[in-house]
Amino acid sequence: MKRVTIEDIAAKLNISFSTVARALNDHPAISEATKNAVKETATRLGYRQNKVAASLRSGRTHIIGVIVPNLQLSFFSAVVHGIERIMNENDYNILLYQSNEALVQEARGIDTFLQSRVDGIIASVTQETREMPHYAEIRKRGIPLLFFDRAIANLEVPSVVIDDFKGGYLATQHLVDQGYRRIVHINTEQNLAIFSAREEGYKAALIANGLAVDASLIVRGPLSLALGEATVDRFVAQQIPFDAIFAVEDFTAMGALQALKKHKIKVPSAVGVIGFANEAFGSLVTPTLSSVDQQTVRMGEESAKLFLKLLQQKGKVMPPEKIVLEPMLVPRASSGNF
Amino acid sequence: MKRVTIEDIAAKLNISFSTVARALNDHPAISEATKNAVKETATRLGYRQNKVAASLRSGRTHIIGVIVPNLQLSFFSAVVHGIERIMNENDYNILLYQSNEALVQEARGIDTFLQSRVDGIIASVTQETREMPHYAEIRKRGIPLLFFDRAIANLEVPSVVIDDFKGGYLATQHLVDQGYRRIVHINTEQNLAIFSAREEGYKAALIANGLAVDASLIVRGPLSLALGEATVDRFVAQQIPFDAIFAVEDFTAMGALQALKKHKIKVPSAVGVIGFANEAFGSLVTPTLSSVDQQTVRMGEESAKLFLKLLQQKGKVMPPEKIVLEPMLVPRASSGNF
DNA sequence: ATGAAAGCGCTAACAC
DNA sequence: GTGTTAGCGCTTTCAT
Repeated sequence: MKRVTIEDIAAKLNISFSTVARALNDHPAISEATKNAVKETATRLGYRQNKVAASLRSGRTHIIGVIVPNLQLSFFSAVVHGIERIMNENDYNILLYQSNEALVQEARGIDTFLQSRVDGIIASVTQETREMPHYAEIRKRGIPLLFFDRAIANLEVPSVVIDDFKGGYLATQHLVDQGYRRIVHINTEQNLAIFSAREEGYKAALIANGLAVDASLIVRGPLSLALGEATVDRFVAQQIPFDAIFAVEDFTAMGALQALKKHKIKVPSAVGVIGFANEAFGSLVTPTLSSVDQQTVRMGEESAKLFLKLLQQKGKVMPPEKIVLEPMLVPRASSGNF
Repeated sequence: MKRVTIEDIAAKLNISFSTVARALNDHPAISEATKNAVKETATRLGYRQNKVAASLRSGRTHIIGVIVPNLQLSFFSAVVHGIERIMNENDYNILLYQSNEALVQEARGIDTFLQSRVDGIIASVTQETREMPHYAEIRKRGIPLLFFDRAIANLEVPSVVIDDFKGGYLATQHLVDQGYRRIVHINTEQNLAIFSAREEGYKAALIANGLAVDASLIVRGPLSLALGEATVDRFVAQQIPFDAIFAVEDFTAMGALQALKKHKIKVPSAVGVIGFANEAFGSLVTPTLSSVDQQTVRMGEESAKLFLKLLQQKGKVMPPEKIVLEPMLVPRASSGNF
């Protein structure tokens, strides 16, 4: 089927195709009469602008590349949800790419974005990402770039993150406030700034409350239900005393909770538990799981908004803005009477 | 910064730019020598193909539009995850759009896709969608279209769905097998084929087992924790006897589970419960919640694969293929000793 | 207020 | 095996 172009409309009305283009784009110098005529015939003929042609000529695609590790993690899908919502309202579309936590795939994704001439890129880097020749190239090309959640420390890029230090601090302070003293901390071995920041928050809160930071209470491993369970099993077996657990992530906290139940250790009276992320299941399990909310959808929305600002000031060199969202304590039954 | 084009490479090597283009695209008629020379200078100059120009000329964008109601629902993000994974492997990119269950937004999304000249569209329709002038137009334009999960009955479009009837049947048969007889069914008021199919499965299983379909045991409302809870509350208050609950969706089942606990009704000994969707929380709550798995990631992958087939046979008129995935019973503690 | 004309960077048909 | 040429459908500058 032959596609209808602005020339077809021009021919029908006996005007030049550039007038048609202007009318369609609401150019101020076009009379209302012709605008109406043009738009009317456009819809009558079933005309649809060819954005590919428009993009080639104008150099702008109105497409933003979004690259995340894995859309199956509720954290990332919630953020992408927020990004898409706001971008959509502002007439931008989202080109989606999953890196699967692999550096090669991340690089390939960015390469694709560059070839597709996206107007900008929003990314959350992989766990493998330390440096970023590919990210550096984005900036060299003058394409707006923004990181959310996971940023790269030494690269001066605008970003939207939550205050992970404060999150760790809040969680720990909460446990202390509830009367717990020997607080186990379960973290990952991976080198990701967001996780170490939570640990620093944990330590700072202990110190601020006059409690010692006991290295034997800090456990590392691959975050998972199994890790939480194994940790409790080991502490019980070795009879190491503890009265609370702060895990950097909810599933691990959940594993600990299940193991405590298994060992008939009462929660929260004997041991308190808090996680991080406020996953959906936290309010449904028994006892309900305390956590720290990361404002995921909001993170996506703020990312999109900051990004739109960036697009406006394109060209001008600005110090990279950094939005830090507040983590929110969500106290539930696993750490007291809530 | 001036972008480097194939003409720049051609100038450097004193050959014509079309030879460069052919070399880059591994055209068989180009000598290895020139191919190597071209590729070498291409990387040296930092050349990146302009896909926008290539698309304008070739008429193919290698972009697939994907439209879903809401990415925040784990069901849809899992499917999109699967779609992106397979499409990515096959050098297609995903343009993402959320309809928010609104017909207008769905239409706008499709309009954008059409203007962006996507090579095809994969969609899960909104609850409002009954007819589809916008979907009809896609087909008129000869653009491959595929539905997943929610399809439109009267439109002949290839689709990937699960057998919801069978899912409802399996869930009900399972409850009957466990000895339950008065099985409450909680469904939605919305007119969505997938939900009524589950209800038909429920009824068929009852009949097949010589049990009566009792209209007073079928409840309708806005699916949610609250609906499940309210349903149990009402049955208890009105002293209507029942010994099991099959909700068409896990959150509603979860609400029922919580209300049963509240009323000190033992699960599964006094009342059995099963949901639908196999949400992540099901294996974490107490008692664990039985459910029916929908193979979400696989649905995305199968959608992508079928779609790639469609793209191949473009032009040829084929009877629309329909892939029906098997729902999988996930028996857990809420309906017996699992 | 409108028209003419150039060109964005490629692909592909046709020539030699 | 390589070069020439003609667009794809727009945006945008320069005329008038």
